Amino acid sequence: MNANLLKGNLDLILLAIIEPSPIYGGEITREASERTNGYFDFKEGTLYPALHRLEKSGFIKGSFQYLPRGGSPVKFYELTESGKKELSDKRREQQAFDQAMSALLGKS
Amino acid sequence: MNANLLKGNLDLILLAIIEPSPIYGGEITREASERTNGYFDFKEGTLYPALHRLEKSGFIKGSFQYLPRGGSPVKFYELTESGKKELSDKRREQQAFDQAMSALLGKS
DNA sequence: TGAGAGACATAGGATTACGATGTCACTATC
DNA sequence: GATAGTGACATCGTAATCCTATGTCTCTCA
Repeated sequence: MNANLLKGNLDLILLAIIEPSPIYGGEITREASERTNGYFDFKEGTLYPALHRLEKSGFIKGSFQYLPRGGSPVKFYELTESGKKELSDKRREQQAFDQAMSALLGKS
Repeated sequence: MNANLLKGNLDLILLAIIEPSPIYGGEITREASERTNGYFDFKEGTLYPALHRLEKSGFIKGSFQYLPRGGSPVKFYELTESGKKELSDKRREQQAFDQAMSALLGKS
C-alpha cells in the first residue's frame, strides 16, 4: 500500500470505524484490516497519534474501561457531536475529491 | 480542497495529464483546473517540484521549446516508457485504495 | 525605458504516516 | 514465585510532500 494515499484519509477512516459503537485501538486496527482483506494495516505509530489528534480536536472522546476477559484497561473511543459533523463533512470532501480524480483520470 | 488528499495522488494526476501529448507547466495547471471545474488549482510551489521529481525519476522528459506566439521558451514534458508503466501501476494502486476505502466507508 | 505578464525555479515551514522503542499490567510457564 | 511473553497504549525522530513566499528571466507593450 502506498503510504501517501492514506494521508488526509486516515481521520475519515478512523471516524467511520468508531462511529457505530465505542471501540478501542487494537480493535480499530483489526476491523480496518478485516474489512479490507488486509489492505489496511495500521501501525501503532500511525494509529495512536491520530487518535490523540482527533481527541484533542474534540471529535472523539476516550475513556479507559476493563474488558470482561481481564487484563489492562483499554481506551474506548466514541464520536462526539462535533465528531459526527466532522465525519459527514469529511465524507463529502472525499466524494468531491473522488469526482475530481475521475474527471482527470477517466473512470475505467 | 483538503491539501492532504492530494498527497500521493499528485504524481498520478500529472502523469495522466502529460500522457496524451507533450505539455508544459502552465498548461498542465489550466488543464487540471478546467477538467475539474476549478477544483484543482495547482500552485507553482506544488507543480514544479513535482515535475522535477518525476523527471529525476525518469518518468517524464522535458525539453525547452519556443511557442508559436513567441515569448520565453517553455518546458514541454512527455512520458518516457518507464513513465507509461508507472502511470498504469499508479492507476492500479489508486483503484485498490479506492476499493479499500469503499469497503470501510460503505459506498453510498 | 519602464512596467507588467508569463513561465520556471527553490527555500522554508507545516503536516502527517511510520519505524523504533519504551512502559505497564496481566498471564502463563517452568 | 520468578521469568518470559503478550496486548495495549504511548512518544520520539525521520522522511515525504504540499504550499507560501520569493526570486529570476524573457518578452511585450505603453
